[in-house]
Amino acid sequence: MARKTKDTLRDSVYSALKAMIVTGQIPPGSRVTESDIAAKLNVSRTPVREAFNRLERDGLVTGRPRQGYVVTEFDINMFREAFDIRELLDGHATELAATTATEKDKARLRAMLAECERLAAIPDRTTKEKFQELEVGIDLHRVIAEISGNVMLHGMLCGILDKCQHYVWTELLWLDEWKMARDEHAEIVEAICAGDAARAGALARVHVRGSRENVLRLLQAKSDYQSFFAKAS
Amino acid sequence: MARKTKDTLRDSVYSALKAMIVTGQIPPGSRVTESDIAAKLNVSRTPVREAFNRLERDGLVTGRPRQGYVVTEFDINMFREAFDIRELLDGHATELAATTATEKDKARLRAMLAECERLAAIPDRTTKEKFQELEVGIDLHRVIAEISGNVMLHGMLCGILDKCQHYVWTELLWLDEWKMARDEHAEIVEAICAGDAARAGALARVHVRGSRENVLRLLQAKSDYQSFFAKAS
DNA sequence: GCATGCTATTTTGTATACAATTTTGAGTGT
DNA sequence: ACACTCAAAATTGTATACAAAATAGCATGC
Repeated sequence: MARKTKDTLRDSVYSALKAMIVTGQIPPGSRVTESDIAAKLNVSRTPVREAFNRLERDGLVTGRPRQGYVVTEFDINMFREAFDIRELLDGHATELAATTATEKDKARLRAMLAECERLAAIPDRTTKEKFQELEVGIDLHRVIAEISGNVMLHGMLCGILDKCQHYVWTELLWLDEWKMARDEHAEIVEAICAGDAARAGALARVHVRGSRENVLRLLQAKSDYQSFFAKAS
Repeated sequence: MARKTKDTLRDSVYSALKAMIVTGQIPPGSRVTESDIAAKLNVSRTPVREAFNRLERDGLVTGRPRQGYVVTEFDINMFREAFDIRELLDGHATELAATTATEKDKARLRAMLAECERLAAIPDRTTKEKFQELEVGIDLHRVIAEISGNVMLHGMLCGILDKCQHYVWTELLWLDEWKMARDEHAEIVEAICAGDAARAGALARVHVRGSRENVLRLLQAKSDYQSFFAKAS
């Protein structure tokens, strides 16, 4: 298998599995067995088990005793919960970031923004490039949380973002609404760079609320769509 | 070993270890080895390892590869972070609870409050009874989070409370400040029962901020105290 | 044809054996 | 007395073997 670090196998397996889940390579609802993963990654079941334990704690997989693990499937309600919390945490983190950001931090944020713009401006961009733009856009929030200086806050926000990232990707990827996110991100970064904590926080909260409405609307539509076919069949 | 449930050993070990850490039976900073715990609980190292993984994810123990695990020691800064987040989450949860609480929920809260009062009113109460009062007082926040209906929020708040509980116990146990908490708890429950979300949320935030100041002040004093002796020796 | 019960397979849970690494301590040399 | 080296002990990391439980499939009986 491809080991990035020289650390423990457990960590490698964890990272590999997490990446596969977050990017949707292993779709939600999939059943994952220890043996399969162990065979695929050429390791024994032991490190795989430990990775599963951590993933379960992260909420990325759900496991019941002696029934194996399933990649967690979010329903609409779980999204409501997640975005509710994200609004609180992201808002607070952005406020903090506006007061603590150094010049280096600000440069980093601006660079990420520029990268988003660059990827968005490519004429006939491929799916891969669209993904990249989304990834940088989501990472922006992670970096803001990091800049906030509250390590625990950063960790919690990353956890939530990990859980939602796959859905944001697959659901929002084809929407023009993402253009709006880009503008909002720019405003947020601007406020942080200006040191305007109140404004930055408010913008962040509005932004999360907007994402929330987009995702919920799409999921609702999808759900209606599916139940329509269920009735028709 | 004493197994509560008929579930997996991993879960039993996890619960047992968590209880020992949260109650301070294993003090922060202690080095814990897999073999010791395995021997003490009469199980093999495997379930112990998995329990450690989960505890590490909870932030209750810290482990570095091939160096074993140590019960996490909070410094003042980590407390600041934890209480910062708790103010947000607890405030929000209390707001939600005020709008969603059923009559049964309200009765439950009132019962917990009454239990606190009862334990506080005992003339020459023992340490055990003081502990019990503290435990019910902290549980009150967990129940409020549960009533909020946001499962994720409840889980996150429980995680934070678990991490802080030991310190609250050992530090605040002998303080009269706890009397204040009892009054504040009563006010919060009152607001929830009245369905006044704004007031309940505001009271909760003030309450958390108060706890924060108490804990920080004590830790600061302790730290000064220790560095005084360090210089003197 | 359908339901029910049993067995066979698959999969997880636990224990143990072995490997690798870190730490500790003794011993020696300066 | 101090520092350095090397070896031995302790501890984690990984693999594998075995046990227990759940699922699935098949056969049998109605």
